[in-house]
Amino acid sequence: MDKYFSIKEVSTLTGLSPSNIRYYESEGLIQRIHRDDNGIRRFSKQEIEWIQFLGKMKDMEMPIVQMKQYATLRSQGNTTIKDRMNILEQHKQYILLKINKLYENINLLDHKLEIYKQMEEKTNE
Amino acid sequence: MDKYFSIKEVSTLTGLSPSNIRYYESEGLIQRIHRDDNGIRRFSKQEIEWIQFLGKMKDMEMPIVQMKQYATLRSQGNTTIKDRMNILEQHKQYILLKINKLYENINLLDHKLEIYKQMEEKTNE
DNA sequence: TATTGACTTAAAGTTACTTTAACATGATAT
DNA sequence: ATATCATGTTAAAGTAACTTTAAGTCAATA
Repeated sequence: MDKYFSIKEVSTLTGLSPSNIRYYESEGLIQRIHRDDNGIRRFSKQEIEWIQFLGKMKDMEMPIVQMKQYATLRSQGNTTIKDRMNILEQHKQYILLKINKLYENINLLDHKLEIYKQMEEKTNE
Repeated sequence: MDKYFSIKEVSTLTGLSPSNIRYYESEGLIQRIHRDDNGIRRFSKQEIEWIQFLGKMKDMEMPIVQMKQYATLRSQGNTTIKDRMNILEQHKQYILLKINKLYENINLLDHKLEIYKQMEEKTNE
C-alpha cells in the first residue's frame, strides 16, 4: 500500500507553497492529481519527485513556458530526452550569463561604495 | 546653453524603455521632469545620470521600494551617505548569495545532464 | 493638405504567483 | 451533542514591475 500525501506535506517536501502547487496543476505542469472521497488531493511519491524538480527549475528562474515544454516532452517518453537535454543546456547558458552579470554588478557596487567611503573620510577631516 | 534630451534619447542612453522611464517618474523615483511648451519632457544631463544609476540598480534586481528609499535619502543631501552605503552593502550581500545559489543550480543541471547522457548512450548500444 | 513620427495620458494586459472570501469536512474539546 | 479548529476546496481579486494599447496632440515632411 503506497502512501499518499496531503498538499501541506507536499509543500514542506518541495518548498513550494500549496497555492503554488495548485497553480502548477491548473497550468498543466502537474498532471491532474488524484482526489479522495472528499475531493482532496492525494499526491503519490512520483508526483512529489516531479514537483521537486519543478521547484528547482523555478529556483533557477526558468520561465513557466519552458517548464511547460519540458513537461510536455517528459510526458512523451524516452524518445524526447535529447530535446529535454537541450532545454537544460540552454538554461545552463542563461545562468552562466547571469552569474557574469552579477559579478559586474558587484564591481559596480564596490566602486560606488569606495567613492562614498572617501566622501565620508573627507567629511571627518 | 545646456542641452536637453528627449525621452527617446534618454532611453538609448540608459537602456530603459520610455515607458519604464515614465513609470519611474510616476513612482517618484525620478523628480518631476521639466516640460517644454508642448508638454513634452526635456531631460537634463544630471537627470540622465540618475536614471542610469536607477537602470543599474534595476539590473541588479533591486526592488523598487529600496530604490525609493535610496532616492529619498539622496534627495536629503550628504548627511545620508552612510544610510545609502548601507542599502548598497545589503544589496551586495543579496547578490553574493544569489551567485552562490546559481552555482548550486549549475551543479544540479550538470548532474541531470550527465544522467541523461548515460541514458542516451545506453539506448545507442 | 495629408501623413508621418514622436510625444502625451489613462487604462488594460502580463507573469508568476499570493491573498482573500466563502464554503466543506473531519477531528477534537466541552 | 455542539462548538471550534485545522485543513482542504474554488473562484476571484491583488501584487510587482513593467509593457502594450487606445486615443489624442503637435511639428515636420511629401
